Amino acid sequence: MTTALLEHLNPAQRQAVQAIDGPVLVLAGPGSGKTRVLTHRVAYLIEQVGVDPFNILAVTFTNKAAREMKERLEALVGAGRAAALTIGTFHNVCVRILRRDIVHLGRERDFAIYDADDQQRLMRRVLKDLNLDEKQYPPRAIQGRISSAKNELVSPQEYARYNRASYYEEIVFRCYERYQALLREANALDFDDLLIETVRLLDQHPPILEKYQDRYVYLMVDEYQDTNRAQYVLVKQLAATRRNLFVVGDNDQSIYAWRGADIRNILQFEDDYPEAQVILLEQNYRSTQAILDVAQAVIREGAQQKHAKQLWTENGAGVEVTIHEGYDQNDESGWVADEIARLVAGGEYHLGDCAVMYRTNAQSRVLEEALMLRGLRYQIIGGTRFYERKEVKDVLAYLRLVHNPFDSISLGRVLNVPPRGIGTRTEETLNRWATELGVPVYQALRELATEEVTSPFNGRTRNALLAFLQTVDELIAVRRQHNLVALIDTILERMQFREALEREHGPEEGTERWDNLMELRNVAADYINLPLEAQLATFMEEVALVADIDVLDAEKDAITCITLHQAKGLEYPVVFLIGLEEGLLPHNRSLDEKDKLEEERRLLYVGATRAKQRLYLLYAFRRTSYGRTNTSTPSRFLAGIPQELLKQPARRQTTAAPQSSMFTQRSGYGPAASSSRAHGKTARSNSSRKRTPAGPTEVSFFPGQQVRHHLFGEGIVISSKLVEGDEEVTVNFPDKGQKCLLASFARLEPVD
DNA sequence: GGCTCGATCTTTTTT
DNA sequence: AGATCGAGCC
Repeated sequence: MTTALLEHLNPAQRQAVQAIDGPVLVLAGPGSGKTRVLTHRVAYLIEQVGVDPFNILAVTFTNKAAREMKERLEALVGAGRAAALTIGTFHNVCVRILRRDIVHLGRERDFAIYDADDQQRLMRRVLKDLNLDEKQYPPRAIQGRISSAKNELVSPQEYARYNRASYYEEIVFRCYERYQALLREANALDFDDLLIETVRLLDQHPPILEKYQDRYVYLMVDEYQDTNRAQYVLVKQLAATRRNLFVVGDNDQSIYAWRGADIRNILQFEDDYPEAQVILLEQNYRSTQAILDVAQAVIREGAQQKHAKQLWTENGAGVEVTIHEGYDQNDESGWVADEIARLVAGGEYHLGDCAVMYRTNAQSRVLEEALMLRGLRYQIIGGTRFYERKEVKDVLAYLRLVHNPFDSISLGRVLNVPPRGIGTRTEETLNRWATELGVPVYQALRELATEEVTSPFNGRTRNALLAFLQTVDELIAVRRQHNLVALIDTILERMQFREALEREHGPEEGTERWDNLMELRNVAADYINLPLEAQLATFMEEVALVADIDVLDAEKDAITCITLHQAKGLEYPVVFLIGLEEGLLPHNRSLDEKDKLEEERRLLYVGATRAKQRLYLLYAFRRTSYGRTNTSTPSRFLAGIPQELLKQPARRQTTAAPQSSMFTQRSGYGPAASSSRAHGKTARSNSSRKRTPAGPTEVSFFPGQQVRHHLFGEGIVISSKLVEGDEEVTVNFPDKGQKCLLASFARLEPVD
């Protein structure tokens, strides 16, 4: 077993797996088997060194990574021993510690976790309390400042001490203080609090710190380059006595500085732990040489950094990386869709082998249209995530309120959902009144019910509020006796959610939103076997900490559409990177700072290194954003790639194609007019794409024919022609206008 | 208190 | 271009 553990590892990986004592820094290039090293090291610790899995802690950044690691370890050491390991995200691990020991900070253990949306609402409330104008002090901006301060472990008091410079900062300080006070009053922690409260707990209570130091004898941290100050300190605290700290990371893949990640944490690891072993993993098992060459060209063009790795592979040269200019974003996405269709038609790839990556979520929309038009299955990761849909959050807010009625933010959220005649005016008055009384809103409602206080409400409003209070109390009673699903059903029924959704959004969208609630109900059903008291809390905790990427379905045979950030850690046989233009990648907001610019470069590097066999780089000649159309310039990062590494495909004829002069007048990549590197040499010279047309040999649709499309309805065929093993049908739909469809994907049906 | 219309802003990236 | 937000009206 032990030899088997080491058998399939290269010397560097083996060295890492066998580095047991003391601090170890593993710098792992993309595709170099770092997950393999992590899992095998854990297995090695258990099997060979005889470490109790109970004493091992492994921290990742996403639940998905944690889950995968756990699954692999179940296979390696058996489910029983794997279950004793602590594997989770930073936030996860912190929640576990806090649930156990937060009482030592004078707080209750059943705290709620506030997400970005809740934070926003809370900040609004803060501004109202402090009589500040949202226009002048945007809640998001203030909240951002506070979040950064928290990530740096700066308390409100310290913030005030170090930021006396401007009036604005004085305001931020006051908001910060109030914000924390309100969180506390609601018995809630926001995402940042989960980390910093844990640090504070361990800092202020040495016996507790000792307890965890004794337990977690072996520490491992994945994606170490993404740790922020708070996470760094937490790791340091836990590892202080044993110093068995094993971190894995890649400074070339650091893309989260904007979220507070500090690249110095990894670069200065050897300063923090002078006795550290440093191991470089440079052999890449994922990509072809062609792909690696392009990726390396992109990253090495940037400033040379410490521990520059030189990636190599035995995978062979592979297919050349393709670069393509679309006319506009529609043409760009259309080209991608067509190319995927061709690859799949060729039989070499499945839809599930393909991924399209982009800088901003907004880009997914056009892409989605192009894929839908051709009937290609896809899954979009991110954007509006399930747990952020309004109706879902509304029901979750009810659940949170039932769990903890003092959660004023959740209360405010559902006070008039569905509409029950309690408007913004009343809500404001209620909030102000509660603030005056110095109690949570729920408590204020209670006071209102006693009839012993003078309240600012007239009879009608008062009745509406009391009816709401009664509803909440009833739900709390239901929760004590019935399981989670029954509780949700009661909420939905009692509030007439379905009817309200249909009234507000119409029958079609209303049903769609209702289905989302049914999906939430399905998820909740997984929790009803837990003890009654634990169901709600466990459910909400897990719901609060899910990320988009956690729901990615790798098994599904569908094209994956995903942001570059979320794509980190994934791999696909075929990868398309779209929107490689100035202003998009690098993004406009990153242009003014060198560090930000370099982070954008790394983003492209991360994207490129996701590809195993085929990589496509795309940009558009013109692009519409904010409702404005502008010509765009290819990304400066493309300029560093030697032309001979890239292939320009022959232009495919599409009905929407504009005059070709638009393409030929372009003068090379990069922001300025660097005319030295024209498309010239490779452009148009590459028509050598060999295809074995498995498609139709004659057209099956005719002009004038009536057809039906599953999305566009009925239409009239304008023309049809054979194109590259497929039939391209142009159809005019009365509602949607003229569309050019591929017969093999569009599922067109003749109508007689 | 709720509705309609126009103005305004949006797009970084997320645990 | 589309969504959200606010002012003004019912």
